[in-house]
Amino acid sequence: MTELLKISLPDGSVREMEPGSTPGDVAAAIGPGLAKAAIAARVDGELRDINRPFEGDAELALVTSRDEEDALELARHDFAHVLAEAVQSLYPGTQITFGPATDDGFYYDVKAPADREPFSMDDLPDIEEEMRRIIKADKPLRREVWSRQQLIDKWEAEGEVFKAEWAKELPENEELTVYWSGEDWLDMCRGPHLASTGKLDPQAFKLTRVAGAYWRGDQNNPQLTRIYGTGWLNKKQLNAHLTRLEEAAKRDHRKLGREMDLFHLQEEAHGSVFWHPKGYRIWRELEAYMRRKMDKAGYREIKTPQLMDVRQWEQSGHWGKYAENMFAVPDMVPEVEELGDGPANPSVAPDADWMAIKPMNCPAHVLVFKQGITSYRDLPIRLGEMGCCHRNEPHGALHGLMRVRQFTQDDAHIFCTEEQVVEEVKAFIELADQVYRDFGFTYDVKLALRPEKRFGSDEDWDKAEQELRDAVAVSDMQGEGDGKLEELPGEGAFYAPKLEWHLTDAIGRTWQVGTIQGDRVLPDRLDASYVGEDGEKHRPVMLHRAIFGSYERFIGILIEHFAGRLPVWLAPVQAVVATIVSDADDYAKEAVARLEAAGIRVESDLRNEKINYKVREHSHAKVPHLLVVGNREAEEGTVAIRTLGEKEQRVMSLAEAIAMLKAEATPPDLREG
RNA sequence: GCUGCUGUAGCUCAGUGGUAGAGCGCACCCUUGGUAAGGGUGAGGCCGGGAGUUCAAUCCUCCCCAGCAGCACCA
Repeated sequence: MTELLKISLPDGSVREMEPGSTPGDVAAAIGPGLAKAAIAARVDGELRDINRPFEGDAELALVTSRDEEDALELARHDFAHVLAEAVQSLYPGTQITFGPATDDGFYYDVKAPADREPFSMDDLPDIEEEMRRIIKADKPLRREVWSRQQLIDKWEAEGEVFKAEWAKELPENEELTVYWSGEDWLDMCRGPHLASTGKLDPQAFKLTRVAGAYWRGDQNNPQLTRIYGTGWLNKKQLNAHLTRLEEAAKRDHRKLGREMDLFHLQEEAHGSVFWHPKGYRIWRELEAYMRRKMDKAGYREIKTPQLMDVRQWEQSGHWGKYAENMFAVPDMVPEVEELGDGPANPSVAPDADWMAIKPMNCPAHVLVFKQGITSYRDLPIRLGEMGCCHRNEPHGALHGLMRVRQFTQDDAHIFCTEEQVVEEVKAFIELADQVYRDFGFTYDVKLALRPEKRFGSDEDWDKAEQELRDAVAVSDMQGEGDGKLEELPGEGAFYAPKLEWHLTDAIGRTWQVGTIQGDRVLPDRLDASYVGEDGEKHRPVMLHRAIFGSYERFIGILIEHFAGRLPVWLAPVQAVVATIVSDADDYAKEAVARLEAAGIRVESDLRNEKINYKVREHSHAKVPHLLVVGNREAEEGTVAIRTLGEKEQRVMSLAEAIAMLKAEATPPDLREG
């Protein structure tokens, strides 16, 4: 008699099962309810098909739709397969490639048959319908182990050149699997999958868009059509997600920037921002805030040149590694052909010297550090700059305020000794924590580790990475997310590992903003040194750091985070005094004068319009407080305050209103207590 | 940079092989009205830029530019 398998369950109990039995059998043995609810299994921690037989004794945890993360992952993966099957069923000759799950759904990269245009949005409804048909048919998804040669033969026979290429590169010794959908379609896949297509909710997905994507993510390869979908466990979840997308569109900083008259962009300066008075007001408030923070933290602010001779950039290494993203200008007045009003035709002498506009501030800061002789007693030296940089970004990457060609960083470089690194990083982590909390963000910190292409010895990298880990361990952070330090292998800069701050905004999106990087390369290349206690020259470590990242991007994030309803201290216009009748004009003017005297950014609205109209307009403009005055208020010396987002008005004396606004308009770092 | 789509009034968008329309906004007039659109009149456009086809191009074709979505990139 064969030996029974010992299957241990999460509650500690052990069940004996026949060899060849599956997690599904265990579920059935426990009860019919569970048998119905179980959609997959974790066997010794690995997510597996519910119907895949055990290979020996095992620890089993059954997965139901309550294990949302696993369930979503499975469902999305299945949706991707159903999508591929649907496309091939509708359009024979379509090649399929890859189709993974994403954060909110799934996609599949396909190549349309040669005699057909690439797929477009217009094809999506048909594909969706076919997917629903496949789901309704409840086709079993069956795992089968194939040899590599079997796979290659199949794909080659079917003209699936991408799949065949991939199969050829699969490792010889690994168990290769395919999944059948019913008896008529299969895809190469590691799995796991749900037991059948019918486990999916046909109302819980939606194909959202098509886009170009390169085969294996390399732009030298053929371009495929990527069909995106969003997929969920049920219709309710799908609808909630679609609502969230609508909410994100409403908050789009490009739309709000125009509506609130904050800034504009135009093609003559694409990728650079025209800040309007109201938008620049936000900038100035942020800048003043950051200056106070940095002054207090022992930074000294400097200002360095926009243009430097390219030889300087050669020495720093940027001209070699970064030239394609840099703007260069000839160090001469270009000859311009006289063509009247016609197009100018400037030419540059072949022997002209070239200068480059700075794409970053670090080399200039090293040059400041190098002036004179620095003693170890002077360290650390923290040099800060609101540094305006230009980078010639790929045009397709430009995006509103989030990705621009001209931007200003809240940049600083800390020059310190090896021994001071952890302490300086710790101080920075705590400074960043205060700042992000002042804006109401939570965040995650991630550690980007050495990339493949890098400068410096492995020893230095070991040290630099460990310093950052140590600093995180000893730092006091309150505004953080789950508190775990996620490490990102290969994501560091070529000269340094970096800590990255990823903010989470009001609707759950994340944005990378702050960073600190421990650099031993640039001080060496630019020969920066200090005199140590021993009288010898030593290399300082250079910490690159920023908290906002760039003003442009940070303002974009703030606009979206607050949906335009900025906190009063940042609001370009903090209050509007609006009259109901012109008899109240004089009182309104007096109120404005007193508010201005108290430092409030206030405007008056004495126009011959109804109060309804004024309320509507200033609400759209996202003015935090509307102070309404009519005859009653003028007589009593009061104002009727309508606060953005509230339905009820509050009547209070003008003096009380001023005190309240003044308190709200105080930046968070200047508040008492 | 790549693929696809788009470019018409300040904004949002209709439209046509015979040089153009709406709503909002703006200006002026009437209205002085108590918390999200009072009424009327009017001004405003090289239909993204260049070339081609045509008797005729905002519309068709090609090239360029910019924007959008995705990809790639992101020190």
